Order: sequence, then C-alpha cells, then structure tokens
Amino acid sequence: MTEAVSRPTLEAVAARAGVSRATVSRVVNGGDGVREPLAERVRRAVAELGYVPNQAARSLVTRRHDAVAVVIAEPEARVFADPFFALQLRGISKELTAHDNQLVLLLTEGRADHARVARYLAGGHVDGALVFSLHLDDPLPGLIHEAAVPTVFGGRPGWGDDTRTGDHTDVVYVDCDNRGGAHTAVRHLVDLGRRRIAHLTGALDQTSAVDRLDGYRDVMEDVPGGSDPRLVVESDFTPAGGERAMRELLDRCPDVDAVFAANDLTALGALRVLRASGRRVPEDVAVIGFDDVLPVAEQTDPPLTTVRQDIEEMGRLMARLLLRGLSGGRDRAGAPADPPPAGGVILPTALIRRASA
Amino acid sequence: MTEAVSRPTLEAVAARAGVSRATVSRVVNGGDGVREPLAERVRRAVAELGYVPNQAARSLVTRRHDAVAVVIAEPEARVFADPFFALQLRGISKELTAHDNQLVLLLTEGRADHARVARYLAGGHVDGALVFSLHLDDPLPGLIHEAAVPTVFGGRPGWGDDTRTGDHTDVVYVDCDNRGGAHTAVRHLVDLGRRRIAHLTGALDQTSAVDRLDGYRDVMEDVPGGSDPRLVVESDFTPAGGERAMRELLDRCPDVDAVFAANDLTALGALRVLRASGRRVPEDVAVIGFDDVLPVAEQTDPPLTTVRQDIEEMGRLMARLLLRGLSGGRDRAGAPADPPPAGGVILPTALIRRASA
DNA sequence: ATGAAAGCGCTAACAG
DNA sequence: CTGTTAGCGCTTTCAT
Repeated sequence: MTEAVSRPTLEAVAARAGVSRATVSRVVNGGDGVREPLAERVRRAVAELGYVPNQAARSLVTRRHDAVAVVIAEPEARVFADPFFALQLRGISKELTAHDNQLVLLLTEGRADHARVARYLAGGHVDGALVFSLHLDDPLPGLIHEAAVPTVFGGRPGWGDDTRTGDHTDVVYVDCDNRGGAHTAVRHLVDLGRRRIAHLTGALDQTSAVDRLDGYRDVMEDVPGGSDPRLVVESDFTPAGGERAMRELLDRCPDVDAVFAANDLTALGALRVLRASGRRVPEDVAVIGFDDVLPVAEQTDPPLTTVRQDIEEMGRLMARLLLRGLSGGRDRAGAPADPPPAGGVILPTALIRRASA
Repeated sequence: MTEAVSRPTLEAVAARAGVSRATVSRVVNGGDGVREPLAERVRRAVAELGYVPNQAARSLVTRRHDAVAVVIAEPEARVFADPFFALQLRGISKELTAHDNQLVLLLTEGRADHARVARYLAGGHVDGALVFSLHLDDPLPGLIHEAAVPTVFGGRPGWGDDTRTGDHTDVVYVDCDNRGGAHTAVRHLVDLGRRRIAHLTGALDQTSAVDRLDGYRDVMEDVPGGSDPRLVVESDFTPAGGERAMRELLDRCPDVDAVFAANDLTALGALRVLRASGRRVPEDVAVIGFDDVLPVAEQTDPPLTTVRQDIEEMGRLMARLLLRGLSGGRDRAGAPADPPPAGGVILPTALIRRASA
C-alpha cells in the first residue's frame, strides 16, 4: 500500500536555486516580477526536486482551497438509477478541472447527513458549493445559508418565495426551461391529433416536476376536455413509479391516446405497461419523455421522443458561475468578467423526435 | 451567492473559556487529559461560538487530511451508463463518512488527465487513493506508484505480474470472484440441459472480463463441442456492444441455446436482439448476466438471471482497507486492528435465478 | 492536568 | 526586482 514520503519544501527549492523563498513562491505562482535568468534557475530546481506546493500551507494563508463541494441530496434510490446526476457530475468535473479546482463529493441520504454536510461547509474546507436535488421541505438550504458558503443550486429551488431562510435575492441557480419544454411536448401531441393526453408527473416536491406539470396544463386548458383531472397521475421520476402510474392511468382512462411522462425513466416504465396491455406505441398511444438521457431514450422500444436538455452543460455552467463568483468578478488575468447573474439561468430545451410520438 | 465570513479560531474559544489554546485543542480532539469542569467550559465555548477547526491549519501540522481521492478512469461512455460505479461510490461514501473522511472525486478521460491526477496525488492533498477500472495498458498505476500514495484498487489490476512498476507485493485490491461466478453461471446453464452455450465477453483489456471468460472456459472444456471458438464473441460491457455481439453470434451459430453475458448491460443488449430475432427467452435461448445491477436485471423482459456481486460492499470494503492501512494497523481507539491484507480480497458471488435462465 | 512556545510550509507586505 | 519578516490556525513537546 506504499507509505507516503516527505516532499521537498519551498525552502529546499530556494536553497537549491540560491534564492529566497519569496522568489520561489513568485515563480511558482505565475512568475511575474522575477527576471528571466533567475526564474529559469528556480524552475529547474523545482523540476529537479519534484517540488509540489503544500496546499494546506497555502490555504492557511490565502484562505482559498481551490476546491468545490458537490452536494447531492437524494434519498437512496434515484441518484444511482438515473444517469442524470452522473452527467451533471461529468460537466462539473470538466469545468472544475479546467480551472484547477478539486471536486469534493458529498452524498447525503437523509436528515442525519445534513448536519455533517452543514458542518463541513461551515468549516471552510471548500471555496463554494454546488447543490442538487432540493426537495421543497429540505432543510439544507437554510443550513447552507447559515454556513455562508457561496453556492449555486442545480434546479430552481422551491423556497425562493418564502421567508424560511431570509433574503433570497442572491440565490443563484441553473435550470432548464421545464415549463416551456413541457409545453412544447404537449403541443406536439396535440398537433399529432391526440386529444386524451395524460401526464405522469415527477415527484411533486421538486420544482422541476411542478414546472413540467404547469407546462402540461398551459396547453391542456385550451384542449376540449383537457382539464380532466384523471389524466394527471402522480409519479416519482422512477421506472417503477412510471409503471405504477401508467397502470393506474389505464384503469382510469382506457381511452388515453397520448402520454407525456415527466422524465425518460418514467416513460420507460410507461412503455412497458403499455406493451403489456397490448397497446401499440405510437399508433394507439403516443409517448413523450423528458431529459433525453441517451442510454435510456435511444434504447427504448420504440425509441423515445423526448424533450432534450443539455445536462452536462448544466453542470458545466453551474461550476462556471460558481468559480466566476468566487474570483470576485474577474477572470484569472484580472480582467473584468461578466458579473455573476442575479437569480437563475434557464437553459433552453428542444424536442427530439424519435419513434414514440 | 453569499460571501464567506471569518470564522472563530481556537484562540477565540480559548479566550472565551478562559483557558489556553492547548487545552481547547485537547478537548476538540477527543478531550483526554482535561478535567471535567474545564472540558465542559470549553465545549460550551465551542458551541456558543460555532467553532469549527480549520482543516488547513490542522493538516499543516498533522500531515493528515482526512480525505481520500477516488480515481475513476473510464473513457467517456461507460462510467455513466453503468450503475456500477455509482453503487461503488455510494459504498465508499458511506464508509468514508463514517470515519470522517472526505471524498475527492477525480474523473479522468484519457491520457491528458493522467498527468493531472498524478500531480494531485503526488501533491499530498489526500491521505490515500481508491482507483478504479484499470485497463491493461493504463499508465496510471505506474504514476501512482511513483506518487507513493497509499492506494487500494477496485478490481484486480492486470499488471500484477509484470515488472512495469517494480515490486508489486504490496498491491492491495478488492474484487469479486469473477472466475468462480462465471463458472457457476455456465454450470447452471449446463445443468439446464443446454449445450450450445455462448459467451459474450466484456472488454478484454480488463481483468474482470478475462476472468469471466476463464470461468466460462473452465466449464465448457468438459462439455462436448464446448470449445467451439465461434461460441465466444468479444464485446465491451455496454448494451450496444451486447447487441452487436449477439447479432454476430446469431450469425455464426444460429443453433445457440444459451448465452452467458459478461455483465447485465451486455445481457440487456443481447435480450433485445434475441427478441427481435423472434427467439423466446428462456425457451429457445437461456440468458445469464453478471453483476445483478437491480435497475437493469429486475427490469428486463424477462427478468434476468444473473450472477450477483455486492457492488456497494466492494466500495465499502475498499475504503475500509485503505483507512485501516492509513491508521497504521490500529483502530481509532488505538487498539490493534487486523493487519491490512496482502494482495487482494475476493468477494463471493451468488447466482440469482429469475426468469431468463 | 494545564500552559507556554515552537514551528508546520507558505504568501504577502514591506524594505532595500 | 529580490530578500526579510511576519504571521495564517493549529498541534505538540516541554515545562510547570
């Protein structure tokens, strides 16, 4: 398992190069203000000794860590069945890496973990946090607010309007246009001539689910008979939930001719139940999902028509916004950058037509 | 986005409690050697001030970080289609959390990232590393060896025998009994009366794929005609790869009556092709997978018979072994713990019978 | 059992 | 432009 060995310090490099520690420090950190012959000598010493700066020592004085926490709060199941988080993580990882920041992953599974996360964030171990998957009753935002850590949320927080955590004018989040995307999807079904269009919702304690439901209703209120409450069945973003909801829907409304599922996983479950019931997709019932998670949407039978959102880009953007905020509105060269946006950034969605609708 | 604020220091707590910094430090770190009335005063001061130790300062002197890097090296696709990594991550996260260690996630996508990871590991930012998904030609092990960071590998490294990175007697890894599991699966197919049993391999630059192939061969060499090379088709652990391989197999051996797929995802692809070809599972062709990733195995049609390995436990075990090694063979109370195992730990597998075989 | 003091390795004024 | 000098906040001998 290999024991760790002691590494050379700034001091050692300075001695080797015959300069002061300060000079070495300057060279190591970008090297402006050190004349060439000297700088080169230092660089060589660094290389020869294999010097790597001690981050702890550096953080102690700079109060920066070049590390960002990613907090994923999901009760058990979903995080790992859904490629969604993995994709966002990848986007985040890429962006952070590009800016020499480390990704500290904080997985939480319930109340017990909240305190731990709060303590960690408050402990000033990281420069900022990226927080996901908030549910409406989640205590995390409050804790984070207290911890006073720069934070960007993934998905519109549901508590933006209430007063639970005080002033929220400075909340930054990234989300996709859930309502608009849902609108487009349902509109598409209408244009296809469908009239009994149902919606299998996501977990309604998350804003994404609520917004998609709203988008569905936006369209349906103009459809004759479209306000039939039986057409909306609550589900939870999982394939199993999708199956359950679809079964119930078939029970309530055997005449359904289209289904807008809150995400691809839900659509997957619905597809299975539809097939089992002997209905053809899309001939008898058209199905549209949401997310366009490729491993799912491209592989269903038939391939899924769905609302695409650029998940990886969302992650990347979250990281970018956080880092921008951290650098105090200047980029690395010190040039003024765009100011951090107030409130949220909404990414566009697009309807991807495959075979299911 | 909230600006970070300055946090109370040890000094402040000491002042508040009317004691020296040393005393506060003792209380904060377990509190032995401080008499009760005093200790209590300190604890109250800590609570009142909301004191949280500065990890950077602490690391600077202790040279510990209470942080572990998780290195996942996968070219693009697989990491995120396969719930496998997510499950291991969860196991790791739980174990690390239980020991107050942080998880630093290092995702790599190709050569360019290797240098970065090596630098990070060598930089002494973390106490140890958990490394996954090595491919036979991966340069990472060598770099890690140079970095001299305590490491536990996920999956048997393929380079244990060669001399590329010098002495490897101290390599620690966790894996499941790939060969034995494969043996059991194929044996089961034989017991079912099948004779034309094929194998869709995993990516053969990974030991898990090689070992499963070996397990298959162990059984097949005793089956009449079982050594027919056409029965083995190379694939890559993905659903798409499974489809491709299954198509080729059907082409080569239309009389195949059973398939052992290298993992569940491969089986998923195979199942789709079998259905499309009009064959019934398991009546015409029995199918067995490997992994027992629930969201996949339970949801296929028909539900998949597969070889179960406890993925989350693997992750947990890796973390436990690493932490044990780090603590120098003593547990937290200072009592002697089991010595870190030499070489690998192999977890058992079990055949889970569902409907596909 | 408690306190005083000496750094851990680095950056950031400040001098020169 | 380069070197000198203070600490950053904490743990850890070493006295007491």
